Amino acid sequence: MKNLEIAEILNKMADLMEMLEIDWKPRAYRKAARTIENMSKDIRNIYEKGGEKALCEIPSIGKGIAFKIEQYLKKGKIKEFEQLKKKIPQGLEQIMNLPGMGPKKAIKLYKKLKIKNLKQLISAVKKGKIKKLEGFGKKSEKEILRAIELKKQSKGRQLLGVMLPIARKIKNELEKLSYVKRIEIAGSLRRRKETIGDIDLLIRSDKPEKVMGVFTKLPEVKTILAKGKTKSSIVLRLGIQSDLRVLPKESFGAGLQYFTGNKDHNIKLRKIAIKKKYKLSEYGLFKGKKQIAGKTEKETYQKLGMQYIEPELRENTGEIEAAIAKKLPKLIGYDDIKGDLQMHTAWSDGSESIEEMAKAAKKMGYKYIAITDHSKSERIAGGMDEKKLMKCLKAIEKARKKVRGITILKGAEVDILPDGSLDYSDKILKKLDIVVAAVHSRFKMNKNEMTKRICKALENKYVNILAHPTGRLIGERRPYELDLNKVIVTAKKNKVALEINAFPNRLDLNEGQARIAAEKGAKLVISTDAHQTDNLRYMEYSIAVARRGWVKKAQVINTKTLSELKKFLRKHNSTRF
DNA sequence: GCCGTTTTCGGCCCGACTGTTTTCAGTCG
Repeated sequence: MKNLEIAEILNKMADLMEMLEIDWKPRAYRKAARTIENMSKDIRNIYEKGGEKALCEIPSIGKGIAFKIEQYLKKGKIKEFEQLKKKIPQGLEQIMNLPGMGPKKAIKLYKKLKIKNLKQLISAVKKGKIKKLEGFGKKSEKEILRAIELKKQSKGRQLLGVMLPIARKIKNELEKLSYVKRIEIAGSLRRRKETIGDIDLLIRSDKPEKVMGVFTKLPEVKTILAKGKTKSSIVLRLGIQSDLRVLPKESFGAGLQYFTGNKDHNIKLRKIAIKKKYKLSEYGLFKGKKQIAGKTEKETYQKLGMQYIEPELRENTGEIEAAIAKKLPKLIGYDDIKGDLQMHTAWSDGSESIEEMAKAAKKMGYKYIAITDHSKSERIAGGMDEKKLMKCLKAIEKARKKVRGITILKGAEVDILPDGSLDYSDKILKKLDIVVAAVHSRFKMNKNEMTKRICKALENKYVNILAHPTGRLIGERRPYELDLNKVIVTAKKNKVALEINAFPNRLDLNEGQARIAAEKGAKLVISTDAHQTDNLRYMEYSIAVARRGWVKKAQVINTKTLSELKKFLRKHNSTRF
């Protein structure tokens, strides 16, 4: 995927153009960059299939930017970018991107003081040069040093599974205050993006100053970036930024809507408001000076002439158009899951017993689970040979008698070997209620070989689920080369469900891939891959992925009742169940 | 540079906070 690379270049071009005081173009470049960054399709594929014309069909990309993308894909270089770089010293971009700095200030430092990089900036501060500059002052010097320090400590984006618990903890602390009437987590966390940059909180209270006082003095706070009457920003000890906004009752819905985003979704809504001669802000929807909506999100969307849009869909990827046409899907809900179909126990690399897992799952309200420990090739993960597997199946039978009220399916996570055969013979697979197949080795095969390998495995008559279909680990490992479309078609044809794996660093399939799979009519399964009882709670993360992928309940096999599920698992194997 | 039930030209989301000012520019989300 070249998407991220291209988005980064477009953003850098926007930076440079801003410093050159070019109007409007930077905004267009940034918008295009955001679109490309959030796209689930590979931009190179789009170009190879449809050329420049196909690129122009992507919203916010026109002839100008399409031409530059083409240059980059063909030559690995963009002429105008190279020219821009010659006009502005490289280090200036770092200065401009410091918190509190921007294009205007950065270019001023360069023009007046010949400052080209961070090092020169620090030395200029120490020599007291900055405060003499028009528009800067004593505080600016302090701010600059603090910003540089802050940048060093900043952690960047973190996994949803890391950030959501932290946000909930802060929420719980503030919720205890009597004058906090309501508190919601907003921003990308509320949209449940797979990685999160900061924690946005929204509060309804009649005593905003008091709330700000408590918020900026929380024990986790390291730095206060801004503190106002209705809006404050802090940096937590962990290097994570958190913003808090306080709104009155009549504006809470509009504020929640605004603060949830994403940016392009909001901008589009505001434009629609303007067309209807309204004005939309975080304080409400206004007709002249009169507020006509904003107490709740629902009425805000309604007054704009569309269906309510779930937070997970608000990415400007077609949801607004669908909402206007009243064609939004009814998304799978967080309570729709009836069982977890991938988990590990001490029989391979898990840490707890079958019974402990079953009890914990029952407590969560599940009707069934599958125990799916590793097959023999997974030596590192304590994979089981055939003999051990048989013992494990016996142990499952025992556990069934001990833990009533939940059905424990006999399963295994079986390796797909490099040639596409499975790690157990059909004779063994036949003894299982459910077979989860997965690639755990030879990740670097070429696209053709890998696609063939996986499709061959899917054609095995005992395979029910393809686990973590792309093998990516967020921020650690790229997905393996794969023709996912072919895999989706093959899975559908062979009655195999594609997994959305809930492990916080996996989320595999991702939202875009899940959306494509669902569109093509393949079945999905949402599983935690838990290795201990505590991991079972990860389920909500992969439900979020499904929701972000526009997935409906009926498309997910573990929303079914046990008997319906069994029908799906039976496949061509009539002896099962 | 992009886009179009307001337009193929002329717009381009909207408001809070900060610092340096003394009414505002720059930055941020």
